[in-house]
Amino acid sequence: MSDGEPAHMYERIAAALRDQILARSLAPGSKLPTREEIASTFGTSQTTVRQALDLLESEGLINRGRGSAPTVRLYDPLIRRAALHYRSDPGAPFAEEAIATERVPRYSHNTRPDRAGLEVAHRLKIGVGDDVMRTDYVSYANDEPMMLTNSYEPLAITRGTPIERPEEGPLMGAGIIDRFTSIGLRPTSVVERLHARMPRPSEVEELKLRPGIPVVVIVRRSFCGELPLETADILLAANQYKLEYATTVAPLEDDA
Amino acid sequence: MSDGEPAHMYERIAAALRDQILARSLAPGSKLPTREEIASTFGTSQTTVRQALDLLESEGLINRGRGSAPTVRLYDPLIRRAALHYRSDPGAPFAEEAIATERVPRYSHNTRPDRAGLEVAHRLKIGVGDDVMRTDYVSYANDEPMMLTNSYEPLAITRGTPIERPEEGPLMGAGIIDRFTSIGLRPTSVVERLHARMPRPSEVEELKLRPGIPVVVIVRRSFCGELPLETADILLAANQYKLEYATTVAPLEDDA
DNA sequence: CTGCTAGAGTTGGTGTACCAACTGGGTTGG
DNA sequence: CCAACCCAGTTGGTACACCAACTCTAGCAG
Repeated sequence: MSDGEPAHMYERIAAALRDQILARSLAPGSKLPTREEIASTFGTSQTTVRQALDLLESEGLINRGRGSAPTVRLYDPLIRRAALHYRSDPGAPFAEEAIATERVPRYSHNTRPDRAGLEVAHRLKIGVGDDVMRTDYVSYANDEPMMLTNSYEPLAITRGTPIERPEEGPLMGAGIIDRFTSIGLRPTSVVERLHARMPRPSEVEELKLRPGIPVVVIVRRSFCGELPLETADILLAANQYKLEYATTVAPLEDDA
Repeated sequence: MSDGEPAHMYERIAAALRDQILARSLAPGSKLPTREEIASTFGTSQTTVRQALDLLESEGLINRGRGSAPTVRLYDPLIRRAALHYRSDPGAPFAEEAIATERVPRYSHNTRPDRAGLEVAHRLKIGVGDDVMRTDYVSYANDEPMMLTNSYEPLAITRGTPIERPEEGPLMGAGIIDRFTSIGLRPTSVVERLHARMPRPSEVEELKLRPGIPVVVIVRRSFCGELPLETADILLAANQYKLEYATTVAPLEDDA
């Protein structure tokens, strides 16, 4: 009864089109009818049709572009397995994921010394302004940007070691686990805290996001015991990823 | 240079307002200027202002309602810690989370026998149409719905046991770990696969979502070894949650 | 003082209109 | 045969307008 018939025309138009899309009677990639066609079908003005299309776009169901009819968006996300991730680096597991769905992986990076801001300092338990090594990654699949990663490592720990620059030296691209293990600080835990929201315009540009696509923001912190080894901000397009986390349950003890 | 000045007026208006919101010069909860005021400020029509407000709403930055000026939305998410979750039930850890931010937790449930659909059967490695016990939860904080959970347990495992109905008996509300442990099938792992997207209208209604709020969809599967014990679909409003997952890194072995 | 009412003010839904930007396909020219 | 070009068709941005629904406040009645 609740959605028997939406009160507003634009919602009814959107509902009709959405039903066809979800039922696949409008196939992914296929074109929607013309603005004028839809308007005459429902006996409304093109303004109302536009509002309906705005809604569908905001739900991430269609692609729009000037000059050609809206098309049904396709959805084929990668799966990011956190467990795999923390055996090797931000590049290699990404490659593994991409290959699994027949996409060509690639990533670029940019490493430079930096000073810790408020947020980073807090996460790494260091002082504001302390030296950190910052590495920015952009991961691509089929040359489309998929994921942005900004990683910070305290130079107080890595300075002078072979892993001072994450993407150089013998362990280049080897991942935080192996890298820190090599200097005697094997990480013991990685904590990821994530949420989703709609992107800012700058993020839309960087990830080439289409309208209606949320982003997932991950804040990662890696520890050796209580000592923070690394932290990162990871931003990914929600329509291109599923995230998998496995929790191992502790064996039975004598805990109430 | 990329966003020095957006080409379109409505983007510039949105950017100006967004800056004020993010910089907190427009405080959360405060009112935005009138449609007419904004229009005259920027020298445009109210149509364009409306489009700018549509954009801000789609980013989840403002609340709108007929008859009163749009207001700046506040953001104060709960933190859902997966690790804590899998020591007790879908109710108790939720309570823990809610209390941490001074909200009053509550949840309702509805248990009934059901038959496995295609998706659920696949996840539980049982046949389509096999008997399952289905429990739907709605979790509230301050009487606002926050999370929807649909849980399925194969009756082939639980039938006739004290835990056949999750929310009844001595272990009512005790959580899947303790419950299955009590019948000799202590879960060994819980796998959560999640993604974010914009909600469907029915979900908007159930979670009383405001426009511009993505939802996070979690597919959970609990195992004892290779045996699936339970699966659930969890739906939560992205603006009300941060999700935390901790990965414990295996101690050093002789693995390349 | 409280409660109700009426009215002003504001927003949301819809219609109409115009133009620039862009797509796609057919046509022309090399 | 291929490339450049042009044109019809379509969408996106913007302006103006009208009305219903709603909020809020001031004023009135009790």
